[in-house]
Amino acid sequence: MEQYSTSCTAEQDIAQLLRKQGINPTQQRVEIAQIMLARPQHLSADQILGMVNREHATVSKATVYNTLRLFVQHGLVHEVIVDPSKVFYDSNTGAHHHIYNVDTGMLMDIEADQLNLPAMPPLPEGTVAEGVDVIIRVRNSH
Amino acid sequence: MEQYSTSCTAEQDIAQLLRKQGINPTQQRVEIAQIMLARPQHLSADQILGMVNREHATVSKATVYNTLRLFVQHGLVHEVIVDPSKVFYDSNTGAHHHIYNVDTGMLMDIEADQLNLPAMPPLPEGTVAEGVDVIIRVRNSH
DNA sequence: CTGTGTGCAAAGCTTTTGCACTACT
DNA sequence: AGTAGTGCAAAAGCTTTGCACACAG
Repeated sequence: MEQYSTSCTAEQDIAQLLRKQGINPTQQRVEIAQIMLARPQHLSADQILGMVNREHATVSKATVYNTLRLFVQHGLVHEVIVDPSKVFYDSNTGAHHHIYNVDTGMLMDIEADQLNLPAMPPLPEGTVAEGVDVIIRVRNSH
Repeated sequence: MEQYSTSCTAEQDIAQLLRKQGINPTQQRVEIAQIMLARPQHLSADQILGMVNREHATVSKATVYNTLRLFVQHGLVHEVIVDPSKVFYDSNTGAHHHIYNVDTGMLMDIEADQLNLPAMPPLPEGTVAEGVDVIIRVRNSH
């Protein structure tokens, strides 16, 4: 089954990218990927839902969640866990860390080379490191 | 109004501690604090609810959440946000970081002096740092 | 026709809110 | 009586699950 093409080439590129990751490029997945991967950014599932349905109105909440989980598993995006109430999805998959403004909810990147971490401490027996997250929490100074 | 006393001194000590922090030591708060502050540990609201009600069965879920939020505001415990699905409450309030095993859900401490962080990078205008969280995610090697 | 994969309504969590109640003034 | 503070049932919000449907072999 072929997907609709609205004569825009970007969709083709996205579809190609998904195929390369072993993901079947359905209409819903392409729409979500187009928004998510357009540029490095941090979005919650809710924000993505709103952006997808602003124009096309064809994707349900559950599908947004399931698709984002799929993208995380395939390494297309990263989860950023800074707020107890929601997960952010990050299309910048390079090594970097985060500044989180607890007043505004805004999330910013710090490139890894601006914050050199020392050597890893000894890990528990039988475990291997999967990643290191550094979150600098800031608030507005009045 | 005085709280019940079951002739145990620990309750008195906890009540004293809460008063020192400006928290009215009601029965529910003392019971939660007794479990939470018994030793340095990481517990979810659900685990605390289970432990409180194992013996006394007198505290509701909502009260556990509200009480823990109160304790966080008064600096008695810290929130640890590592898992998208639940918050952990940490009775170790000293400077330290965490190792999180994504397979088992286990959370361990790293003392701050085992992982010296370099100087803080420049923060956005009009913001001040509130804290830095470092989370090393590990998984079982097979 | 059978089996695999997809999308979404409904269910399942954790957490917050609004209100009845209590305890003090 | 009036007022401030407390605990919890019910509501809200985020995320996952189970199932109907679609498509490929």
